[in-house]
Amino acid sequence: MPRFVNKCTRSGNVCSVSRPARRIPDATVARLPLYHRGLMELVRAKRSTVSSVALAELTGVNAAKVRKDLSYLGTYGTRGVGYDVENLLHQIGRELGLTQNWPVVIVGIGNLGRALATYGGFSARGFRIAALLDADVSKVGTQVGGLAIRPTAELEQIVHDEAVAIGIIATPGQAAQDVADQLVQAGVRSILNFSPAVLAVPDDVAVRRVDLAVELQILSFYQQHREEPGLGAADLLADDPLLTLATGA
Amino acid sequence: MPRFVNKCTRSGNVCSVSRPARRIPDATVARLPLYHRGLMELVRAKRSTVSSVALAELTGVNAAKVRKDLSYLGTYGTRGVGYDVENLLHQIGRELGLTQNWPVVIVGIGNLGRALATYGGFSARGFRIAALLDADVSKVGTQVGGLAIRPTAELEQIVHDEAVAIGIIATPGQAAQDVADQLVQAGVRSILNFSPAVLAVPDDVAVRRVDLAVELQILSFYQQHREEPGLGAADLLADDPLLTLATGA
DNA sequence: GTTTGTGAACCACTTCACAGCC
DNA sequence: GGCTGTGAAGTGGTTCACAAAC
Repeated sequence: MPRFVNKCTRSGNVCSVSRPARRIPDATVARLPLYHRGLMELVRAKRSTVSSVALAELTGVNAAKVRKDLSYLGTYGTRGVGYDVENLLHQIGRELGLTQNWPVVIVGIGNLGRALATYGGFSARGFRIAALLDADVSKVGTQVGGLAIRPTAELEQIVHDEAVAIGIIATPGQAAQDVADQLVQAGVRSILNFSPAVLAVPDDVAVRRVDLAVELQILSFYQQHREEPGLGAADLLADDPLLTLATGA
Repeated sequence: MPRFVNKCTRSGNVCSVSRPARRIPDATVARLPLYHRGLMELVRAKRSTVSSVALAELTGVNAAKVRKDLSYLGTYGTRGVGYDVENLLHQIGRELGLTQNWPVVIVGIGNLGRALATYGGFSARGFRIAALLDADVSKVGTQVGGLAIRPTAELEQIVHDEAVAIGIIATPGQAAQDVADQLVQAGVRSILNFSPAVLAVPDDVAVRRVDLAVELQILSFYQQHREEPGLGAADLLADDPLLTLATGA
């Protein structure tokens, strides 16, 4: 029995009720985006309800985990029926803060920065690219994905004017710490770091690191250990969400 | 007292001795690439030994964890002194299978695929891009990073000829499952998936998923929950490696 | 004195299994 | 009969703290 009852009976409509009592475990937080995406697919497919088993299949998470995860958000399911797709999508989106359409800046417009700038997925999933920045003056002014590249010197101004909360670092490793310092200085407290550098930041700044080579190396380990000692440690990876770009608690 | 003693006294030289007894925990495996990179930096800086505390600082992992992780590989440290940088680098590289210089293929040469193809980090860290593939015939033949794009139809042939073990999927979501099926069919058993799709594969195939939007959404959660309820759950993210491009266990 | 390697204690997450509700 | 929500049990990972080795 949850401390805050927030039952939602009228399906097809979205109810916003009281906040959950318990702290949401980090592991659950890391899976919420997965459920969010699965639910978006279900909405597109015009499904109105979904069971924990179905959502589990869709997301590659097991059903007990799905139920426990969702129970941290509140009591949004109906026994014998399942979860209302639209309402659950809304609740997860709210919990993740996606209603805010966070403005983000991308610093470092090399090949990766360019790919991120033109990646359609961000706008569709709660984020707006507020600016592209690069230290290379010869790049400044160039248009990428409808935005002109601006000099890194304008960072503080942009963060202030656009209320930027999240910074993406896509520079080479050597430049990354500098950029991080500037972001922190400007007031940004959430950083997604695609450089291989390990950043030093104050305690109240959250950093997630995504290292492409690291991901390959982890796969390499399991590949290697499948070939040699006989015992195939294969599906060990199957249900880790993270894997993901890299960081965490 | 480790079951297999493999002490290495001559520093400056690399000893390859018996394999470790215990199974290496997944969480440790995910951190080995971090140590590997840190050690490469130390080699470049001409440091010959390193303590667990120093390696911890360099990688953002805590020192007790570093020691426990390394102890799974064998007994490579010297009490009162630390670890021999070169030997430890070699041992971790061997454990990760980086001595093999795995050939990888990249399927889907859009902006992200292009960025991956030209990313210098792979070659430096144990991987060789064997081929770039795309289903779009108008792209076929184009040079990217010194390689010509080839049609997806040649996948099986390439995997066979080049002994490709790892496939990278950088296509849009709808195409991903198809590509995965083809990779599996061709014999690839390790897949790095950058599309937002959740792939269905046989049990003996390892998949890691890196979803850019998911990373941002996780940051968004903590940003959001820092702003509203007073209590700042800030540094929760600081020491998870993964976070990594996205997924994992 | 320094630093590793590791049992033991602790904590977080996962899985089970079932009561409660539709 | 079906499916959620959740205590309880189980598992795996982290941290502590110290004996052993240099």
